[in-house]
Amino acid sequence: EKQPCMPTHPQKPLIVKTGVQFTTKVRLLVKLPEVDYQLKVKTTFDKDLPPGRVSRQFFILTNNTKVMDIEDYSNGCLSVEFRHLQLKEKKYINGTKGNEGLLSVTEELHSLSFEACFTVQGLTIDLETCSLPLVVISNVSQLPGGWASVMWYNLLTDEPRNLSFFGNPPRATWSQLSEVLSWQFSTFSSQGLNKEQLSMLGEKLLGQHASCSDYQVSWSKFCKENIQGKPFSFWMWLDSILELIKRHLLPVWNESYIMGFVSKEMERALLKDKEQGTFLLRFSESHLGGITFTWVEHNENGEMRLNSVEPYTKSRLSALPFADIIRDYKVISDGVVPENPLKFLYPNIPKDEAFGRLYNSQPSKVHPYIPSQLIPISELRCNVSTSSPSCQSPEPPMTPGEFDLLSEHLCLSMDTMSSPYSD
Amino acid sequence: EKQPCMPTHPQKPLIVKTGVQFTTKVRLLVKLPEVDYQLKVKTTFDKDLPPGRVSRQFFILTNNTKVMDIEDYSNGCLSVEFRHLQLKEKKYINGTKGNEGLLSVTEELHSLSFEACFTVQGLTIDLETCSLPLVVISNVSQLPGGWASVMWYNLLTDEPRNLSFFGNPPRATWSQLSEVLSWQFSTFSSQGLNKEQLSMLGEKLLGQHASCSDYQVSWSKFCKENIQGKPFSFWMWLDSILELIKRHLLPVWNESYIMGFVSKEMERALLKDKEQGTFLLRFSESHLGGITFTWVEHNENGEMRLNSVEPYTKSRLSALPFADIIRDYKVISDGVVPENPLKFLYPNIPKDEAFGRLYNSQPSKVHPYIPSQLIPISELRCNVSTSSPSCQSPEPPMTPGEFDLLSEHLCLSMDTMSSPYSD
DNA sequence: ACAGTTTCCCGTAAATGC
DNA sequence: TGCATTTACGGGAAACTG
Repeated sequence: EKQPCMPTHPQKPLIVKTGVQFTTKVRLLVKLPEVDYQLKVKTTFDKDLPPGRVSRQFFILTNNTKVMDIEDYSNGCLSVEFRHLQLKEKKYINGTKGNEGLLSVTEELHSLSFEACFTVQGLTIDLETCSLPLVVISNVSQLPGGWASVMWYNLLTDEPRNLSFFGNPPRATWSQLSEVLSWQFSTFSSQGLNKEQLSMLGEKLLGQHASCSDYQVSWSKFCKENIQGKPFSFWMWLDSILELIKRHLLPVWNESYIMGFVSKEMERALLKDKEQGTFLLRFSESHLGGITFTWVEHNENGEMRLNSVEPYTKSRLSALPFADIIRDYKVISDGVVPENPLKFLYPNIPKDEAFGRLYNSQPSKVHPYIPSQLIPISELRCNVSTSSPSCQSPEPPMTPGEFDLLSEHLCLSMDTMSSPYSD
Repeated sequence: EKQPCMPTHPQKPLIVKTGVQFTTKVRLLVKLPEVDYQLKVKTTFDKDLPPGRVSRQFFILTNNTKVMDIEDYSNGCLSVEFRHLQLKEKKYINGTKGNEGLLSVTEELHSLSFEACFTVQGLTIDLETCSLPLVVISNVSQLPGGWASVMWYNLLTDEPRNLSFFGNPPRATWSQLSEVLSWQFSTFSSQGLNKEQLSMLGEKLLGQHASCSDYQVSWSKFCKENIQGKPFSFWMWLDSILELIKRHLLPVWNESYIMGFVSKEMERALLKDKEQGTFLLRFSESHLGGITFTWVEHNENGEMRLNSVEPYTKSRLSALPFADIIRDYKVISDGVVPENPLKFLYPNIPKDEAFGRLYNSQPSKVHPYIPSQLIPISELRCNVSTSSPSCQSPEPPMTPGEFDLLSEHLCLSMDTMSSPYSD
């Protein structure tokens, strides 16, 4: 009888941080006979949840009742928007916590309930509805984990309120998962991931199996287990790249100049026969949130060598925008005059033609001073050997197609509430 | 009968930020006949303040009563330490605010009162004391202004609780003020300001009058009026430099390598006859929180020229430590091989001898990658003319001496309370 | 419209809990 | 003890408010 409505902030819905305001809206879908009746809605956090189901309990710190009102726009529906709601944890409810140790906090699902009661012609009617499952976090550092849960839930179930979903989470097919991953990029930029990028991700997550699009990925593999030999999981790695793009690489990413997801083997294959100075941009696989460029060099003997610069992370990118790094990058080799080794963006776009519009830092003109800028420089004292390919990588397939369906599904799930996580 | 005691956090006392915890301690100086009596102390914010005296009213959000206890260390005194106190503003007390417009929030003085009551041999005794005046702020951006008030008050009055002090604040002699300014540096570093540095500050604040050490400085001139032609006051400028030193320049400052406060005229006089490549470090007078170096250059005709680099501010210094900037700085002139023009720290210390120990960034060794670092570079396309001296500056005097007295005075005033403003 | 002031909340660091 | 989680609060920016 009641239904969620449009969000105000479309970023990272269904995640609530304690102590931070959020907004939610409820709409009555049936028209009431008497419109001037004051219909109060009360919202409750984790109503009727058997204790022990969740390890943490929260309550709404702020006003939780409000009168429904006729919606301004639209067809005279009654609706109510709760703003400035805020959650706080109940401490020491009865000695100990339930459910301990089994799930991490970002796997623990909660819900918001809405109740209203009205009387018409002597008949008392109770209305009740509730939100899709919510994740409650206490620090933005938990946002990536929380968002992984929201994605997994909404990708893999249509149940409106299966709060024990992560007690035994289903697997996702690579076909399903790759669409959601691509969607993570398309929500803030002009495009998602292409076939080649997704195939690198599939291979990274699944190895050889990625060639089979209905191979299944477990929740644990996606988000909980660390990548072999690395101190972070697949999703934590990918999310660090999403954040890097949003904050520091958006113009370059939007122009599709960042190949980004390329294995070292593929990189070698692509650059093998290219002209000296051809380079491509890819994300670091060894460190969180890093981007590097790899360029072709030919030495005196005519042998080709690939060089990759130490990845740039947010701290350096906030001192110097990435396009300017590409413009200004220089290598000093044994005291020789420095030279920028980057000439052509793969396959063969002259650097300035590609990045010219994106250069930004111009020397400031503070009169009595000599303008100064930071320049990224590599100094080679002796020869540095670069990576050599060690394992083979097959070409994996990709099955896109259900994008609209998925996107709509996730949009609906966003309707219930919005929280202010600006990308 | 009661007295404040030692602080736990010695930084920026007497300033309380709303919503941020602070600590205060009270000690009973007389020994009570019956020691096992439970003596409760209650602390109240702005007790008995006639409304209208202040434009904002606050209250203590947290527990404000606590039982006195025998002090662990010391002579068996009763004392009590209030921790986790937190202040919140009362909103809309009765329609409008008092006192509006006259004073800025950082000039509005408040106080904490402590009360206890006990009965001995049928005699009821009320004890009461209060803190030195406090400044309440709502954002750290108000900290410099608040600290200016605390300094001015404690420098110029011995009254324990003159809350209308800034209604008509007294002037300070330059002799008094210069000691407090020097003390601002010595609290976090190995030394205060020397005679020459103080004389530049005095001249900046007072012009020619600085030669007379009992010339008086008004509160307004110190902290409220902007410096001629600049969008900030003298204190805001000086505080921005204090913060820059604390965060980014401490090792270099502690070695006394930063002359810092030098007028352009003095700078020219000092460097006039120096060897090519001699340089000194000074703070920007035109921008908040900036440091620059000025070096001697001789052109083909043997004419001397002084060059100053565009000042480095916190954003660039957090990308690259200052010592490394000095080590790596290069000028590229019309495509010629870049050269570091900095050779000798004034008067004649070879650069690496002075700064060698302070260099820190070493190329990282992430194997497959080529290490890269940011290098500060000035590119000269055509000749850039540097500043030319335009006005004369006399040599001002300095009267140090009461440092211990002053320092003790300010220490006492810090005793009442501490708030967590780290450096 | 605007300046002074407060609120909001991310992101890092420290504290806490288990 | 070590890891997971929460708390603390500086700092930039937006929102508020006369």
